[in-house]
Amino acid sequence: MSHLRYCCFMAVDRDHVLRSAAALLTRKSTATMDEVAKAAGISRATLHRQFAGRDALVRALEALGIAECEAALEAARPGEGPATDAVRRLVAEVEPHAGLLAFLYSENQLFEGEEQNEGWTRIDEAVAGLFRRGQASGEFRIDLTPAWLTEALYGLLASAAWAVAEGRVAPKDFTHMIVELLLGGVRRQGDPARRNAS
Amino acid sequence: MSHLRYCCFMAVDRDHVLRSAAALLTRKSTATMDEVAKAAGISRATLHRQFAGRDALVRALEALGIAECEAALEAARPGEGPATDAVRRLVAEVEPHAGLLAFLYSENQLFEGEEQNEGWTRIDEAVAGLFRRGQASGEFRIDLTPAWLTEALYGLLASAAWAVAEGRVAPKDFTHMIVELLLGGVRRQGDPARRNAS
DNA sequence: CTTGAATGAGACATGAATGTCTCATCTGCG
DNA sequence: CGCAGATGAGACATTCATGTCTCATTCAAG
Repeated sequence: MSHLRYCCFMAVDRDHVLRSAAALLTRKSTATMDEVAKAAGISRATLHRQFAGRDALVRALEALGIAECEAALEAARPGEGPATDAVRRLVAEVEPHAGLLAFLYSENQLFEGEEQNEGWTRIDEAVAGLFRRGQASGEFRIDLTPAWLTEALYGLLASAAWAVAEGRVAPKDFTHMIVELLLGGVRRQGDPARRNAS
Repeated sequence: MSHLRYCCFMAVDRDHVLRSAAALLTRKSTATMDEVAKAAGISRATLHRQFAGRDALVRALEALGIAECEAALEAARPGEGPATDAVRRLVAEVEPHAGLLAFLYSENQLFEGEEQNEGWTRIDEAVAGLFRRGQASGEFRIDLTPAWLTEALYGLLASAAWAVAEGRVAPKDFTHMIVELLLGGVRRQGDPARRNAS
């Protein structure tokens, strides 16, 4: 049946369009449907046939980002071993998708009143749970809330994706920069003599 | 002369409009000129008389943000005492303007090709210089570049301003959260037994 | 070859935000 | 009072992205 082939074809094509759009919107978040279509190598008409409108496209990108986040989360095995290592694995897994996530992160700011996709809520809770586990095991300090640590991780991911895109930092340092700063902070450790009064 | 009074009057009014716009755009970055005018308690016509257009308004807000950043930087005395304390002072000084800065931060992403205001460059260099000083004095680790630390600070400021605006974290913790995470990281310190192989 | 489906190109209408304009009103000052 | 400047309200044109539509073309299957 040509009908079956049709479905398969559409699926891969849709995925290709989605990834092209992600790559473009990562660089230019205000790109028009024309530009998105051109970047994907299709016409605007075809783009509209696959995604009802810009809104639908962004929603699909959001779903893609959520799926990639959840896949990264699963691959990182956040419940296994030291929380410190789990955080390292998580950032390493997320790194390839940081651009898209940065776009979605800033896009979320614009959603004003609307309630956010529940997928993010699940991811938030999983990440916060990882931090909470680290606190419970004594690996992590307990004076910073898991909610804040989760937000901070997102912010660092977005900042790093950004800084890399603008050429301010080297792409190869991505994971190391984020993980080291998040885990260890700026202060040099193992040198307690320098801690002045708070 | 009424002309003199005119100048003064315009100046304070302009400042009021600017601050209203900053407060509104901090919450809703896509607010229209109508909304900005309404928020400032003036008509759209008057708003247009003071700022040639939305672009001019954003530029003026950028100039305001730069001025506030430079004032904060000066007040923090980044060259005095331990770099650690200087970072604390800097974040504390910047805190009141974090909302505006977060707006400008995300707005900058949209500027695509245009070169950014040189004011930001100066501020970037001053902040990076502070981190560099901390590295030189041995307070800060040297495996993270000053450029990245600067970006990370901006990202954490924006994330925190955001998280506070959405009610995910308490406003009173703002400075503490950022400073502690940036300086000390998530990992609990003074407990070297837990450092596994990298 | 013929047919059907998908596509590309482009016209067209729509809606939103912007920028410009005019005019009535208000206010302070001479 | 009379005037000048500033303001508010609103009409108006413009621009731009979007969404919808039609039509010719291409391509693969029968």
